[in-house]
Amino acid sequence: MPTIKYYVREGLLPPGELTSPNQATYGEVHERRLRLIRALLDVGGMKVAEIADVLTAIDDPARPLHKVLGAAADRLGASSVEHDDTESAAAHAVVTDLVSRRGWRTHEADPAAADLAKALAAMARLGHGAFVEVLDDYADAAEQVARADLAYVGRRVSVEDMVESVVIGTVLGEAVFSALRRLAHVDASAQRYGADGPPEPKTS
Amino acid sequence: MPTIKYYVREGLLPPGELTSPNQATYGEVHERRLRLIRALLDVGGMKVAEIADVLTAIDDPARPLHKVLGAAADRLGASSVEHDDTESAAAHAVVTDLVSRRGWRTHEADPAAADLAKALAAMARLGHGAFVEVLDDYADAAEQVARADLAYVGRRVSVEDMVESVVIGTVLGEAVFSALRRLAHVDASAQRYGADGPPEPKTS
DNA sequence: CCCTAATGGATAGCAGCACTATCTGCTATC
DNA sequence: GATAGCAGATAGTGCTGCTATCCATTAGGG
Repeated sequence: MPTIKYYVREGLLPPGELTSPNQATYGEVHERRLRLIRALLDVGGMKVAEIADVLTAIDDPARPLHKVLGAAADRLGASSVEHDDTESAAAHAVVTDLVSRRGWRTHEADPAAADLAKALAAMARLGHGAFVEVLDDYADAAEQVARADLAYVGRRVSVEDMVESVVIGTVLGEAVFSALRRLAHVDASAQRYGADGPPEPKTS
Repeated sequence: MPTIKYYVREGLLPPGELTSPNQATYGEVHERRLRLIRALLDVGGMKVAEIADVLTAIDDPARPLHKVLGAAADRLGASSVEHDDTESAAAHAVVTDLVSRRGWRTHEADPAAADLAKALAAMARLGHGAFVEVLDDYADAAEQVARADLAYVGRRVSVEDMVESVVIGTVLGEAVFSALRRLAHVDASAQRYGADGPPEPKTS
């Protein structure tokens, strides 16, 4: 229970209604909020400060969606360690090329583009510059996921829950996809090279 | 430079060849290793202990691939906070159903399956149990990504670099896909609801 | 040949994060 | 009216990724 106090202190959770100076009542909203916080924290891997940003953004009815997501997406990269070398430049070029080739209507300053460039630059530095050859397959899959996500939100969710749902879908959806990818990876690998030994999880 | 000493201490980086008791020489291998560490750390978001596991696994030539990846994939979930409630049970059922429906040859104890179940359970607890309706779209995309990844590794990489390449592909590929997904999301959203305001990044 | 500056190795310290424990004052309630 | 409990505030904990300091040794320039 002290954890809840902590969340209230950090602004993640509104304080309970005070019936008396020392008696607060928590209700439905708090419970739901708490579940959301735990999910974003445990499954989504966000940090509390980011969650605080996202939640205040969700609560602000006039907040445009992309700003909420901007607050949510900072959990990746954002180290702001700009390498500014050959690989980074090349990666940025690849990204802008990809965006224009796909006709993606995205704000050119989107942090996601910077994250993408950073990841590609890192691969290039590791001798995997040729990874860009599969970028379009990745992009196809990403589009498919984005479409699925949007369709789900569009048909399942009322307008007032929209923002929260998109946040949930984006953050938890990433965890879902990540797990699926690993499963598919195992299967594809088994398909190509035949199964290897038994599980025997011994990872320290 | 003290960071390198730290990595050596943690077993991420082999100590340099000692030419004299106080003079060590670092070479090509160390540089490459260091780049790999930085990539896994900064872009992949792994922690140093996990990276240590993965690197020792990579260095062990007799290590089956899936164990290396097991060491790598623990970065997600793994909180071991088993909820053991209705949602968890339902989520597990959904996962085993999905796996069998897809015919995925995966070890049933694969931690990825547990992560997936955890994520789905979290969504269910947030009132988004209907998210499973789009699971197959997600799975399609995941299969596509896995195929692309495997094809890349299969045609680009020599056998001795295979394990390392798969790790890089899995970890950094996740960052790549995540960024692509966010970009695609913005585009799909613009397509569906028309563009909203200008970027103006003001995220705290 | 000697003196300085640098290096490797070991130990200790620091900053950020997610909590957790304690302490104080008050109040519901038995 | 005594006790148990809660709200709120402050301080402390454990972990993680580094960083700083210390020491003995040694490269290497004058």
